[in-house]
Amino acid sequence: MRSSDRRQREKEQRKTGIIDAAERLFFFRRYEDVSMDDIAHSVELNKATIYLYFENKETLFATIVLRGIQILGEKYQECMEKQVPGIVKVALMGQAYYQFSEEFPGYLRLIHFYGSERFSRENPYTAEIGKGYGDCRRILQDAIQEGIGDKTIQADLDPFLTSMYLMISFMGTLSLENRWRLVVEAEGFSYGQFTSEFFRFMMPAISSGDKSRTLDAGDFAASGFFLTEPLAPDKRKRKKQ
Amino acid sequence: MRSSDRRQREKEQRKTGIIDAAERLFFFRRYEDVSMDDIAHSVELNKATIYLYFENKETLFATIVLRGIQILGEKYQECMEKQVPGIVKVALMGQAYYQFSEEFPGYLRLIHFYGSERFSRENPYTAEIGKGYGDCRRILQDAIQEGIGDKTIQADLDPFLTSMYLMISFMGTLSLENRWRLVVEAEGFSYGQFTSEFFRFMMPAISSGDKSRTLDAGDFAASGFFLTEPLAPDKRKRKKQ
DNA sequence: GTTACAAAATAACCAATAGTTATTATATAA
DNA sequence: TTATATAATAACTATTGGTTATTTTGTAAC
Repeated sequence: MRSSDRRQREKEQRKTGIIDAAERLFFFRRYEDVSMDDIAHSVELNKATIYLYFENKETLFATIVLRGIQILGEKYQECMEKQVPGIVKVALMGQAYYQFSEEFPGYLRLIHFYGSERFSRENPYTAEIGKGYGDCRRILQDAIQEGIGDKTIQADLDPFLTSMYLMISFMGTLSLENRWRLVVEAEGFSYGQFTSEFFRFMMPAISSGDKSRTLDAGDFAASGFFLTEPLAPDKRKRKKQ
Repeated sequence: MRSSDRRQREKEQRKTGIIDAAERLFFFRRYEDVSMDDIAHSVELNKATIYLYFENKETLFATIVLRGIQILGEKYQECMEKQVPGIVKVALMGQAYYQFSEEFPGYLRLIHFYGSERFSRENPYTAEIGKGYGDCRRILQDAIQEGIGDKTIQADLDPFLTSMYLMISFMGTLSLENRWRLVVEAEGFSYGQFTSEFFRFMMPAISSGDKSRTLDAGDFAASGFFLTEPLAPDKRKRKKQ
């Protein structure tokens, strides 16, 4: 029964092919502007064939979103494994989100859109995606806990709540909604500056006051954190008159 | 030509009637689950009649979103007019967002959904909604500027960036996405606690270190800020084991 | 090679719904 | 009472997510 093995493999490949094609389309067009027929045409299959592999359009879309979430989760895991103080891990995770948004803007867009009420919560993939996001948050929470342990993070912060606030703020700041992006750029800031300064802004909220444990930019940079150059007064708001 | 005046008024009333009916439906069902026929049936008009008053479904929806934004803008304006230090105004604005989410959960949901990529940016209402949101942010920026002036807010913060970060964080924290709400409640926190603690968390990021200007909970409470009770250790994470 | 059968793929179809058009009803002014 | 402009509608179109009845293809047994 070797051939049935191969058949199984081929089936998997076909499924992957469909996801790949759909992904290419969703990355460049809005969800509602990509029809199942478009996708079918793109993989050179009949629309009905796609329905042999995916329950519906939402499920297919969710599968793509899950790909993105998994990549993000791996990035978080990598940050956690570094041998650095807790607060630096937190900073690295924020930076990981930023890097993810630069490397995979398509996935980020899709992830955020999937968070909108457009998608039903019954979809079995929704739970899995939620779990994926939850894992990321959990890793962040562990980093915070570690920071409290090594005294680089305020002891009176609740690790769960703090991880939620940071996660939500990361998401909001990096949601590629052009709405905000345009506002930021209209004020003369680059999006990179915007996110960099965000970390600087948040730091006092989490950093412990413990002077002996206070880290300077150099400590962060040595750990691979590159978003630390402070905004020179002449670099900000150049466009404002 | 008195009668043409009345006709005009009647036309306006009919338009309002359509918006009201649509609003009632959108408040309780997802955008995609409300059809133009549903709305038409609800106002007891033919679907085609609605198209005499609104270009399309998006425009009708955007009109409702605009109503919500305008209410939010008024709340912000009221905060700005209070005779309190800058940092208190900022706190009050955060609280205003929270109150808005409690008083008008429907509008909040619609506003956030309108922010998703589902809606085209060409819609003329989109610009107006963006302007409405921008006005709120601008008011917040003014409050920050004032706080820097009266030394209750750190002098080295950029008012524009800070207003963006706060605005985005408010939005994220209060986006009624059940996704987060459920996580928060699963951890044993109420949504009220969750938002309250958020203000406490953010305060160190903006408050100046100036001891003579540091305000305590009482100062805030006297200004109408009610989300200040610190979380008692026994009140948090009751559900955890 | 031929046949039997299961799996994969498809063409043709259905239902819902945003949006349009051709037609009818209604209110007002002369 | 009639002409006319405006408001409203019934009937229609086009798109698209999803389904069904049918055909094609690959594999195993003879």
